[in-house]
Amino acid sequence: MTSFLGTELAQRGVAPDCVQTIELVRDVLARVGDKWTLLTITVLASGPLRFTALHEQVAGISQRMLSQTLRALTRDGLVTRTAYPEVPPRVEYALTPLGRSLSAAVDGLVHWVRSHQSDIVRNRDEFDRAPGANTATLPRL
Amino acid sequence: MTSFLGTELAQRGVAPDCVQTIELVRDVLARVGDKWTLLTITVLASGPLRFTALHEQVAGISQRMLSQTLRALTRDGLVTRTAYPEVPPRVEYALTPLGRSLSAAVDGLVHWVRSHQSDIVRNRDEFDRAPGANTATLPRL
DNA sequence: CCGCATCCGCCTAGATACTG
DNA sequence: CAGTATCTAGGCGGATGCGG
Repeated sequence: MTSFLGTELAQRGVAPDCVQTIELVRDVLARVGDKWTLLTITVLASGPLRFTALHEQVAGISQRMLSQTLRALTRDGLVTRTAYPEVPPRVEYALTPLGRSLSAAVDGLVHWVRSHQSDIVRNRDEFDRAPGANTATLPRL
Repeated sequence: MTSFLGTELAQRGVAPDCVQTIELVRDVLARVGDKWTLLTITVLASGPLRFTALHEQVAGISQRMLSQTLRALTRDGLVTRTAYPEVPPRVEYALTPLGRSLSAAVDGLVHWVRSHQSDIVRNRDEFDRAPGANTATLPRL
């Protein structure tokens, strides 16, 4: 048990393995949901790519963030990093089977969003048009 | 089209509605994946709760973050906020039908994590035990 | 030349303290 | 009880350096 959340849940009598699952779920969702991971996985879903190609395809990403994202994904075993000792150097990134299965799972959410995007957009419009409309104090994403 | 990403994708000839979907998907995933949203939705899935009850059940969350998270979810039409003009004030939060359907979609990812958590943990251990092990430069989550 | 790691600076997320 | 104002640590982008 590592986190405050974990101890809290444990004190409330939640089963340990369930607690572990909840932590890991949040952890993995945080990874998937962060600013660049989803796009990177999506781009890699169409095939292996080298660093520079990814840097172009993921559009607004900085080299630093691409590097970090790829290392995190590699650490989780979702992506493989293959360096070819050539001149000039070439490094290829590809989804592992695990990465592809995650990509498939994410597709579920993607489809949910596709199905309900109009609802969400409408709800946001409606909310923002309301009297108070505290959009200023909303999280930035 | 609002974002840099959007214009980039558009310049690369990606269909506009597809671009919009990609943006919104990332947007919603960022919301679901952020530090507190998933837990909040999960807790609310078992029934309506008032602010303080949520503050206790979500464990480590601060009032400010709970406030922001709930407002964002309300804006997206995933949660309803009902204020009863009493003394002392009482505010109840509940999942909307849309929120419940999202909750169901998220369950897909949760199940993926459950199925593969051992793989991920093992991969991380293995990675961290490797020679270089640049865990220092990983994103914090 | 390509793939990074490092340093620097802004700016936002998040914890702490306060108000209607 | 249900939030908002204040402060700080750290995420993130840009520039630079360097090994291969």
